[in-house]
Amino acid sequence: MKTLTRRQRHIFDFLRTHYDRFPTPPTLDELCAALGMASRGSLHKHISALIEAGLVEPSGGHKQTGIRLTRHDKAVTDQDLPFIGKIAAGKPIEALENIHYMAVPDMLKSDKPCYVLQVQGDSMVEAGIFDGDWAIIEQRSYADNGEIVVALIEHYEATLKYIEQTPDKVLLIPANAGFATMAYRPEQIEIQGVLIGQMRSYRTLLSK
Amino acid sequence: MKTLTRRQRHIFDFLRTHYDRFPTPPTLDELCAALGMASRGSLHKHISALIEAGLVEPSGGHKQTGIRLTRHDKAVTDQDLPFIGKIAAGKPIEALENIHYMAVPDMLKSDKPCYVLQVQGDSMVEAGIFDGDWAIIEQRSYADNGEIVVALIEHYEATLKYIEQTPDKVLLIPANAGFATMAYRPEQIEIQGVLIGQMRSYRTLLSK
DNA sequence: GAAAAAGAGAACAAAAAGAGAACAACAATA
DNA sequence: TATTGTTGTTCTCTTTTTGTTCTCTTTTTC
Repeated sequence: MKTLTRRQRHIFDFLRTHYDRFPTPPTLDELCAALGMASRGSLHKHISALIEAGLVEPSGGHKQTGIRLTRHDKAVTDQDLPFIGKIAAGKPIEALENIHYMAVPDMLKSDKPCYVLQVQGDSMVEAGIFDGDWAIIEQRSYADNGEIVVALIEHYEATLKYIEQTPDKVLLIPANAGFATMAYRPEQIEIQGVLIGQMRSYRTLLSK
Repeated sequence: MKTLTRRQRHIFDFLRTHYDRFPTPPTLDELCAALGMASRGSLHKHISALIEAGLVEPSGGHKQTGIRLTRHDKAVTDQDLPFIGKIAAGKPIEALENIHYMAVPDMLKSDKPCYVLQVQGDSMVEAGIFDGDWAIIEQRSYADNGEIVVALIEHYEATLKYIEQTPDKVLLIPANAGFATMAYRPEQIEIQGVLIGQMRSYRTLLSK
């Protein structure tokens, strides 16, 4: 693939942030204004390069209006939640380079900020959370005992476990007989969110 | 579905806020005034597009006056899947009076027609499918061995089970040591769909 | 200083949006 | 009953917006 110029890369980044903020794809004129350009034609040259690079949807003739990215990594509605990355016990959360958004039913969300992680590992299988499942997390720094939380241990490794808290210690409890419960002092643990929903695709299970 | 133009989207949003604030649906003239338009005909062109998109109720002839939105429990985008009813082993599928639609991420769907059922019972817990979970079903009359299917037994009771088929018999296999595998003749079993996705809300789990 | 990249501005075609007239179905009214 | 006004619908025509393609100039880069 032909490498992008700096300006093209810049415009692509700009497009991505635009999608996170606005529901409709921008027109060339709007992009010109936003980028401080005076000529639609010049902008279009860059867009053409992005189309050739496969980053922007080609709009066959005048069939569709607005500059839209090829990836579906934009929030189409405010119903969508950001897919942040993967969580595996014992490692930091592996953040994605390109956050994309996925439609999530209302009943799996809350009115607080939420995001989606993909679970790696088997430590919660007995709670019905399998390797490869998606977890919908409500962003929250506290939790009730018995909830399943995203916990950050020693400011480094992240894990998804049941939590039990007492004044002097915090238990992180797996749902798998093969894994051990771990005990920490409260200051070692930082709660990053609470599990409020879970999803699984059986087609991706088969393809593994 | 044809995508809305920006203006159509704007008018739809306007309608929605109007719908929330006023008891009576607006007429074309009222909408014209509110939107600062001078021509009823032009507005009507946009309304027609919204009707075609299924967002606005078609007002058959002149029978009823006012532009009214379709009920909110209809599919707003093509992302949404119909929530049909509940499935519990040993009973027919309990159909809902009012089908409503829910947003489902692309990765949990297929390009074939799909719908959503809510699972009742514990016969599949070892497959990570719990009481109250939602199942995304691809409508299909055949299945591969090892897939989880919605099977109709003797044209009456429906159930969600692993399937194993041989020329002379069909096995429906639960994922719970407390339940027994059941064997049928092929003509007793009708496959209604195949499980391709699963979802769970932990908030509804707690509220039970 | 030459080549590449970026930009300005004009011109064009198609889509989208709008204006306005005409008409039929209906409701209210005299 | 006849009339009048409102409302949804359809139509043609004009204007605006928008993507695209040019040519030419300016800026950046090596």
